[in-house]
Amino acid sequence: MHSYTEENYLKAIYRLSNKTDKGVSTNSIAERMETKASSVTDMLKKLSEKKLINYKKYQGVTLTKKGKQVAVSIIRKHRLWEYFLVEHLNFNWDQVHPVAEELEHIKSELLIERLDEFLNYPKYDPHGDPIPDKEGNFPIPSRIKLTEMSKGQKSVILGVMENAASFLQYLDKLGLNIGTEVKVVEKHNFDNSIDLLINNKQTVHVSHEVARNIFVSN
Amino acid sequence: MHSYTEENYLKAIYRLSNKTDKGVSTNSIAERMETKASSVTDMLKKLSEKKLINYKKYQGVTLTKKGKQVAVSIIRKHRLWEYFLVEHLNFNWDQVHPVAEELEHIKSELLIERLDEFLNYPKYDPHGDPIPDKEGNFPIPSRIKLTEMSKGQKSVILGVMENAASFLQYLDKLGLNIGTEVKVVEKHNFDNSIDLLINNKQTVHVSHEVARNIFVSN
DNA sequence: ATTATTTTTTAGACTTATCTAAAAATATTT
DNA sequence: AAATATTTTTAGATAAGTCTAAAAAATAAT
Ligand SMILES: [Mn+2]
Ligand SMILES: [Mn+2]
Ligand SMILES: [Mn+2]
Ligand SMILES: [Mn+2]
Repeated sequence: MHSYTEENYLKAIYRLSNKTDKGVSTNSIAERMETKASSVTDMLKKLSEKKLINYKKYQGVTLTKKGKQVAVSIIRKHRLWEYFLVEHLNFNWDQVHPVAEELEHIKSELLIERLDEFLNYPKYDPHGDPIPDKEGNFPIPSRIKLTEMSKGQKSVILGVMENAASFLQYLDKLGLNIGTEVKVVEKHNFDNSIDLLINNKQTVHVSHEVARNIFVSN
Repeated sequence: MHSYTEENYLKAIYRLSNKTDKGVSTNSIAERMETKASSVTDMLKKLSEKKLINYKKYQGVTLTKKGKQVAVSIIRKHRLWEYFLVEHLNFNWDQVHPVAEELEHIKSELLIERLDEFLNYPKYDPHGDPIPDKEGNFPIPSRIKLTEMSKGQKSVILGVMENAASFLQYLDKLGLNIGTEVKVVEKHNFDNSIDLLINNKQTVHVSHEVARNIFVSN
């Protein structure tokens, strides 16, 4: 079928194409995959050969229908495994990503179907990202960035944009988790940092960099 | 760390070394790995370089302490995953092996520790093979081959030597599973086949080839 | 419209794991 | 002990994925 490497490229292209309406650039892929542009070009030729992407020299790439299907199925597996690790093996949300990065490549339709059933068809992963169903469909969650909240507004944390362990551990320390109720007490203009009242108890101060990686209810 | 391929070679050598007291031959490894002897030689040099095996040209190989540890840890993972698939994802015992063959290579100490805990530290996998604990220790089950039973003897099926789906499906069809009580009704000398009374109900006829792949209580 | 900069591709090399074919060592037969 | 057969190793090739360095194309700046 497809190699781990091919699958990872497709996933990267999928994620990048959600951030632009043009084709995805070779360099952006290289950056995301932590590899060199020349390696990316080699792989693009191969993926194009396999009809997984639309590729014309110097033009950037888009996923074909087939390519998108593969990408979404990898994301589905990734998120289902993350859910499993947190809900059944007592992993913390900052520990699951690297393991899911491996598990997502296990090739068994039956496995993932049964896992989904075992988990009772969860809709969101531990970071608040939607889990595609068997057909590849998933809701685009209605949510805004914490930075977009206005003073006095109340919301609930729905997810995070950044999955790095250090970031998630920092959120744990601040007491910010999925489901946490937050109210914007103050917005500081000079550095765009925010004072938050969490669960109507403590107040914490979050930097712009932190706030822009947190999704809250709309 | 070690590549999937290296891990598979170590596992193969481990299994083969349990069947001989001499060193394991290049050819036997090639046969088990379904590859060519020349490829095996290449890998032996590499594993030797990494101090995972004791290798001298033309002499056959043995695992070092380190090599044995790796092999047993892979087997531990393989069998824990098989147990998980059967007990929690409703796989049949003939479906688990190829999937476990992939899962066994996932590299996370925490994952396998937590999985073991979640499964409640099972002692045997779905084929009756013992599951090594965290330290690599496991009981050598006291069992004999079905072919070694004498006429009139009663025993319980404890495991199978062959994990091929076709074999296990055939056993299902015959009504032979782990835990099934069997009594030798007749042994036919001319082809070494056996008539078995199972669970004091039906009688089935099993060939020598089938019987020698079934383990029963001693 | 040139020139300069950035992006992308090509050319050639390296690594891992594999193969075929041939050579070397070991084991078996006569 | 010599000849024959088998096993194992070497030599050289190939495919996947990566890299560096250089060339080509596209963008941006003057
Ligand atoms: Mn993740
Ligand atoms: Mn991945
Ligand atoms: Mn197995
Ligand atoms: Mn394996």
